[in-house]
Amino acid sequence: MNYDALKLKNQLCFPLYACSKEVVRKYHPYLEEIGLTYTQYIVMMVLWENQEVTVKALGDTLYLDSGTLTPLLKKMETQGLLVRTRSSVDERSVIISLTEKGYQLRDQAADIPGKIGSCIPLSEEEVRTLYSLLYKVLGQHDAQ
Amino acid sequence: MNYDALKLKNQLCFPLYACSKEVVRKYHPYLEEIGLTYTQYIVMMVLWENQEVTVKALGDTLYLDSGTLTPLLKKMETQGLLVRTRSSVDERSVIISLTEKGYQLRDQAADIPGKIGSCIPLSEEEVRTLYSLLYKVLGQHDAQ
DNA sequence: GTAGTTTTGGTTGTGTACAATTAAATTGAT
DNA sequence: ATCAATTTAATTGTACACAACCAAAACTAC
Repeated sequence: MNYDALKLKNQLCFPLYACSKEVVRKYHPYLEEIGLTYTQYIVMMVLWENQEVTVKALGDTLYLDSGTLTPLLKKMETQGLLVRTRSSVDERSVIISLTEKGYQLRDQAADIPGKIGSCIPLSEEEVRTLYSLLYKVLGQHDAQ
Repeated sequence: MNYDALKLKNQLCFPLYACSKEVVRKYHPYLEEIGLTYTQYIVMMVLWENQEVTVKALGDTLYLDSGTLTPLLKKMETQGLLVRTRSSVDERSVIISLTEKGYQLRDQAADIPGKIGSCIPLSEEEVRTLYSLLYKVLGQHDAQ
């Protein structure tokens, strides 16, 4: 039998997995300064763009499920970054809204993307290509 | 202040992070059939190619540290897939070697890459491009 | 309007990940 | 030879991730 397909070098998934972790790790020192983890940071990015979102919408946007989000959001609530309120329109939904403190944090986060960008060794063209290929792989899920 | 760089849509890291998780998730049903997790699977891939490796080499290859590998390898040892032996040449090193059972598992894993490949919506050309861009990002770490 | 289905969050259990620290073994400079 | 520095695993503590399951609310036919 031919086992070439099982060689690490022939995997697409592995560099994807490794690269994701390595890049997330680059965020660590910068995020630590403002008291966020990476997962909390992407939650905040959604909230900075939309003052209010449901847990459901957050999960769809970030590809995270309630088992990850519920404890994360509760912790962020105790840190005073956001508030969790059950929707009066639909009691099943929980609405996440930014607090003033959460909103203020955006100023401190604003220079992080630039710092990360400068330590990724790709040209702008390459970044665009990588970006669109990644979304192409992710894309099929939208069609669900 | 301009916060465009903080928009989720303008992040490269986020699709990388999301895509990695989504693709790893695709492996789940196939890996479950042969009793492996994704992390265990990539460890096995290294061992199928090299009957023996040290924990250090495994960590360098897979971008994982001992905090992840030590408990993982101990569990795989109890499952009979591999054996952990302290090197007699260098007592600091632990050598991981495949058992017969671990070796046999390769036959059952052999068709997994094909099954995954067929549900990634990229052309061969695109896969090659994505692959090389990911390794380009990872590459700088080799230069450490 | 009510039973059956779907949607939405929450909970539990398992399995990573990694930073930080520790301890033992090895190496290297004197 | 010896001691300081380095290397290697292991340990500890914190934080995700997600599958599987559960319960309550909302929706859908009839």
